[in-house]
Amino acid sequence: MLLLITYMNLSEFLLSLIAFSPAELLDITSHFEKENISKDTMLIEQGEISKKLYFVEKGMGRSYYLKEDGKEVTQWFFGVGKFMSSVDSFFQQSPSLYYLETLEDSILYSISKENIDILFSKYHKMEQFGRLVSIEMLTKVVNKLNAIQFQTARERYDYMLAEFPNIAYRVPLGHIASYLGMTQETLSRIRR
Amino acid sequence: MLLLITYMNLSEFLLSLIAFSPAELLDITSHFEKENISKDTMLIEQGEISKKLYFVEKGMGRSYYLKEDGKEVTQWFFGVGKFMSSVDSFFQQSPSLYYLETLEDSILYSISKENIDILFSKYHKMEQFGRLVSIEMLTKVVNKLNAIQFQTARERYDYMLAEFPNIAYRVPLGHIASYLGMTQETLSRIRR
DNA sequence: ATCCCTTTTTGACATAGGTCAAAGGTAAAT
DNA sequence: ATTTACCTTTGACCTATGTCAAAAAGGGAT
Repeated sequence: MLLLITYMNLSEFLLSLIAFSPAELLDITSHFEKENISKDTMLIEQGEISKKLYFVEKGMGRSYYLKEDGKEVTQWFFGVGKFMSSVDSFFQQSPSLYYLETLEDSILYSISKENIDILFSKYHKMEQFGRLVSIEMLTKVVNKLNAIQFQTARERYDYMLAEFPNIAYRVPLGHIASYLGMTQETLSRIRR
Repeated sequence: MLLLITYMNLSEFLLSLIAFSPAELLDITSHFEKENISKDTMLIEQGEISKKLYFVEKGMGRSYYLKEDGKEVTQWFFGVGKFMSSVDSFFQQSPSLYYLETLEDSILYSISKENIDILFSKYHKMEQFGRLVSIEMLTKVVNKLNAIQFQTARERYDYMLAEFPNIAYRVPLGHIASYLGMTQETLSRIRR
């Protein structure tokens, strides 16, 4: 078994991208609320307007889409040190296309839209932080799109292992298969 | 034939998202350079580090990936009023995975990485603008991902028509087909 | 109008991956 | 240690889409 990163502090993460002063850091983190959430808790329902953005200090979650035929399609996995949300629902305050749930007992730091907007207007640096995080997410979504659009089932699985090394072995096969746009049976066969 | 929007001024676009003052607007636009580029001009090559971000005032372009077998896969279309680039190459200054080319005679406003960074640090509002544009792009990429991941070939074509109404009828079928992750033949049959 | 060149459509066939159904595994709970 | 519930694997068959190749349709230029 690999040694995994299991914790990532919010302040640490903020500092890893931008040189916030201790005072700024304190003010910013005070706008977040620490939440202990147990496994399999639904954070957002499809159709609901997302009220909070979550930072994952420990644990993990996923967003998924529910098709008309009742099948779940995993849209994204959120590991330690990432922001978790139904992005467009939160930022555009529009109905979410996805469900968001924890997959393990987790420690999350949540912030409301009002509070993050306060931070964005108060701190130029925070706005910069927001842009950097957005671009990073954009890059990752584009990578997934590439994997799905022009790679074979086998190559897509390799992408998954590279992108989510410490998630791939912790979640049910079916979640990964639907994330990669294939059936569980196909993924099972690919892994040999 | 539909009446199409064929021009979008950079200042207009800036103002549509953020209330810049006339002085700010003047300073910001002065960091861009107007370029008249003729059809089928290559703006970025695969492997190159993107030097400029382009705003499309008139015309259109696309980014595409070249597979080992020599096949082109369109990654994105850029229409009037959009920023065009190999996003991660430009912002992370990393080698581009894509080629970027114009598909029609175009009027573009280009800005260098240095200049946009100057604007980002000079104007908090500009940073906000950057974040808004990034989130919008992120939302659009996610929409495409959804289309490719859980829709049939026919539904994907409908998505294309909705997302790029004034592009769908102006470019070769093969470009659209590869953008949608299918062959030209399949797309041809879908359109009946 | 005709020629040339590009783009689109059509046809015949092949195949990766999906579907459905059943059998094995694994792990927590009693 | 059994039970129960949920995962994962395997098998047989099917289908949407890909591949390859050729024919048809446009659209400029002369």
